[in-house]
Amino acid sequence: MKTYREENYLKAIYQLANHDKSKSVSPTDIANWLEVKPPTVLEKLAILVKKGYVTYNKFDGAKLTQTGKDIALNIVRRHRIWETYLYKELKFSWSEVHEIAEQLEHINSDKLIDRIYDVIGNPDFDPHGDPIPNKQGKLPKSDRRPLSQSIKGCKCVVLGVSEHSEVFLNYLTELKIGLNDKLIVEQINAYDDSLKLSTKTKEHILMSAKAAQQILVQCIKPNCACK
Amino acid sequence: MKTYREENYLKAIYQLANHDKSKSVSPTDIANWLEVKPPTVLEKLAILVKKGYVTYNKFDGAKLTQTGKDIALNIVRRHRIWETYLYKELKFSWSEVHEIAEQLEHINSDKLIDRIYDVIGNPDFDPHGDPIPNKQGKLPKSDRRPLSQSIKGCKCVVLGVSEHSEVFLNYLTELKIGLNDKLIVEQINAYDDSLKLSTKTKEHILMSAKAAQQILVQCIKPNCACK
DNA sequence: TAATAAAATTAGGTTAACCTAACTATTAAA
DNA sequence: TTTAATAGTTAGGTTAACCTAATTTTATTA
Repeated sequence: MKTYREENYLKAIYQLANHDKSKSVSPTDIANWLEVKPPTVLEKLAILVKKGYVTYNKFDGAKLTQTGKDIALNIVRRHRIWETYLYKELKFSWSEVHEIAEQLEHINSDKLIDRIYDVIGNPDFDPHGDPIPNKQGKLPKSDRRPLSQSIKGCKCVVLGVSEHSEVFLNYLTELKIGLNDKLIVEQINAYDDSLKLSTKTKEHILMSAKAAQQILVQCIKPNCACK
Repeated sequence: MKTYREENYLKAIYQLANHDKSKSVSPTDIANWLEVKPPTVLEKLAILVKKGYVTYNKFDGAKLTQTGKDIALNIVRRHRIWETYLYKELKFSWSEVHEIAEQLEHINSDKLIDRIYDVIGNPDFDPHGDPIPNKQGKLPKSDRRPLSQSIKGCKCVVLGVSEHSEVFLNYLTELKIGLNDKLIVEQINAYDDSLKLSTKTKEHILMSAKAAQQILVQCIKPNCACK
């Protein structure tokens, strides 16, 4: 039996593990993410370990087993399908979809997910550019990197964002930077790593390194010097 | 704070009260409806009474206060809007929609409900012919009565059903009786109150009194002799 | 490296939502 | 109208999901 809460714990572990792959997922990380206290997390972790969804020890932190990963990826799948549906079919904005999808992802009906996935045309990516896992939990390939890794002169296309906060998304909307937009890196400030960008519609856009880290792009030229 | 369970208790009381208006809503009724045991219901009733959503005593049973009724009607509204949306937009069958709507009705987003209500064209009735309360909790007027109350020769139109079970809905689908279909009561069997009906597509349909009680109709002739 | 800060853990407590068992009050039937 | 059945109620217990406070580890830093 997968409950709403269990799903959220597994998804949190998945997301935290993916957010920073170098770091292990600690009880405190999970507690902050889910807005509960560490003892609550420890308690739940013990249950998830017993159910075979997670392994845990102080040094490696919490890790999903294959079963746990399958469940987590299914929730991620549902979430991203709903986000896309809300955005494309029901005309919600980029920044509104997340919160509603957060509820809808727990609706238990494979047929409903299949149906709306069909309606949106079985896409590989959601409106934030995040990959939608398939039913087997496989993620579509994509070669994305932060805009902040660009070098001067690089031409690239926006494929997604790694931050989904409303402030950040609204900031991008203001700058008129959206999914699939082409960017040219005019200049990089050596002091604070801020960049100057141009798009079709606008030139000399100034952007902080902080923001550039959250924008995921791909070089357009096949052998671009960007790493 | 209205939780998922609280919403279900209030909805149950509303539905039981409407199902049989002559009878008071007892703890046992609610327990059977929600598939829990009577002591669980008593406990929850005490909380709902304290919150001002319900009144309760042994003789009158559980009754919704105005606040309680408002909440219950809002859930009923969401449920019926989702049913209609699933049926009309996502091509689910008559008999499939209920179970999924049962989950979707608890999604908390007025904007989402408004959006899908718009998409389906702001109808007054759902695909079972049940009235959709408006935002203020007002039900659209309709003059429906069970088919079983018809007299011989009556011409009427199907406006809904009062039973929503899958067996019953599939039975109607088999008989090719659907919403807005016209029926003529050919004959009524005096012994067991079963009736013989005809529709556009079929004649001499035999139907038990039990089934006829669950079909809601309206006479077509303005001064029909049916009561 | 000793002191301090931070994280992990344990102990023990609360609340909501369930339950069974036992008892009391009603209602229905013999 | 006594008895039997049913419904309502109380008592007491469980589990999940939270919490705080205290303790033990582990890291950090002076």
